[in-house]
Amino acid sequence: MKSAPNLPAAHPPQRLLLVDDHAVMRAGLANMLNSRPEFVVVAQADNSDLALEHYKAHSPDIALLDVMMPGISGIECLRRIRDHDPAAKILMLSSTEMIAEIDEAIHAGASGFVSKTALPAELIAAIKTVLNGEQALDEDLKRRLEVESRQAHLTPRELEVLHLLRHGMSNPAIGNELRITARTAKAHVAAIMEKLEAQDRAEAVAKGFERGLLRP
Amino acid sequence: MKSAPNLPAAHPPQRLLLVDDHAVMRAGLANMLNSRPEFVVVAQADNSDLALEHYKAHSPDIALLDVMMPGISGIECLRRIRDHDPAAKILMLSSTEMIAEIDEAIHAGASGFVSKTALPAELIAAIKTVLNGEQALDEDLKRRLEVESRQAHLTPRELEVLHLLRHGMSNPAIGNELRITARTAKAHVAAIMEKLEAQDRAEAVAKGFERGLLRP
DNA sequence: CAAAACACTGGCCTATCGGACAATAGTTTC
DNA sequence: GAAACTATTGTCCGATAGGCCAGTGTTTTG
Repeated sequence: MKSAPNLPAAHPPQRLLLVDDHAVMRAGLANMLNSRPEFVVVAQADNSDLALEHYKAHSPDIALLDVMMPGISGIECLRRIRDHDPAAKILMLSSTEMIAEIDEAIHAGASGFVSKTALPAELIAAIKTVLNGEQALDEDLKRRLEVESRQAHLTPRELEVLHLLRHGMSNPAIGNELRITARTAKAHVAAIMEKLEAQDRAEAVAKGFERGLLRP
Repeated sequence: MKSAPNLPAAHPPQRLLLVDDHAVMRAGLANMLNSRPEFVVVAQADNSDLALEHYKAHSPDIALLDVMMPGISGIECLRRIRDHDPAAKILMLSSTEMIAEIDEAIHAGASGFVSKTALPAELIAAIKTVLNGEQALDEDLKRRLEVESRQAHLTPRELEVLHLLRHGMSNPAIGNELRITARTAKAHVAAIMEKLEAQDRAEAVAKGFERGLLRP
């Protein structure tokens, strides 16, 4: 990186990549960040594919990723970027505050998490924290993450079954789909219902949506 | 700092109210709109209660409402504003594009609907359309609304039952709750499943979330 | 005024569900 | 190497679900 030739800038601006499918949000973010001397938005993307391309092309100091995007989700995008550059600094932005998503993002290697309801100043602070090599996580979110982690979490298999429940499949149908007996499918369903504190599969599906395990 | 006092302002700027729980989005919108001489943001709110207060206090020419807000939804806010001022011009903004929401908003008296994925220019155009007294609805959305309206829609009673299904209630339990026989509850559930093309109540609940009839 | 939609109710039948008891084997973790 | 977690399968039973055949009364709508 080259230093600014004439400016008395002790530090060159930090280079950012913005990824969000909402054009207005992107424009607003870019505007806000570019108005500060310590930042410069070098690229923007409205989808995950473009995001990865831009990341490779610009190697930004930090990437701001929206979690919710049509097609390839922000979290999958996060994984790909991290795959390309294990040292990537990635701050996730979210409109919802579903713990399951945050948890997934953190485990996938996100450097931090900021709600879109956060004030601009909070966002700026989070960006600086991540650039500093630390993890940017709201105290409130941290607490909720701990609470959630104490809650029973579904095993991969159970998650798989939950997705089939969502599509109205019976135990025999699930067994057929997963090549296990209906009895085993039943056991998974029972485990799901107990963990999600649901009285039947319908409520289990609802809880799945509430916890962000299932998406509309 | 941008409106020069000595300019020959042929038209006074149109006064806007912004309502969105996402501070960053609000800031971005305000920034973008204020940078144009024809608009001025006179107030902002991050919740529905404050929105109504501000509407009463400022009587803006147009209000931009986010549909998704914690607590009182944007649509309920829309109803209250319209209740206060039947001639109010209200443009709804949405991050999701769930037809059920749009449909509900239009029926509740929204003057238009714009997705947050829309380009700034499209948003500006929509605002001007609404200010012109016309309805701002994307052609694509219009088509999808028609398709959706052809789809069977749930009756109020069925919607009520769907909410009980979500909480894992059995037919007898539903009957008890609604003071009808289990047989009638069953009939409602059957109607729901047929209309939503679901094989069982679990899938009906899932479809409910997909269509925006149920919220996380 | 007729037609359609809505809310409600009945019986009968079979498949499925969910709970109550289980057990076995592989993997990961400590 | 023990302990915990995961995935798997078994049987029995009563309750529930969902499909099928109905019908009645009210309200809305054309």
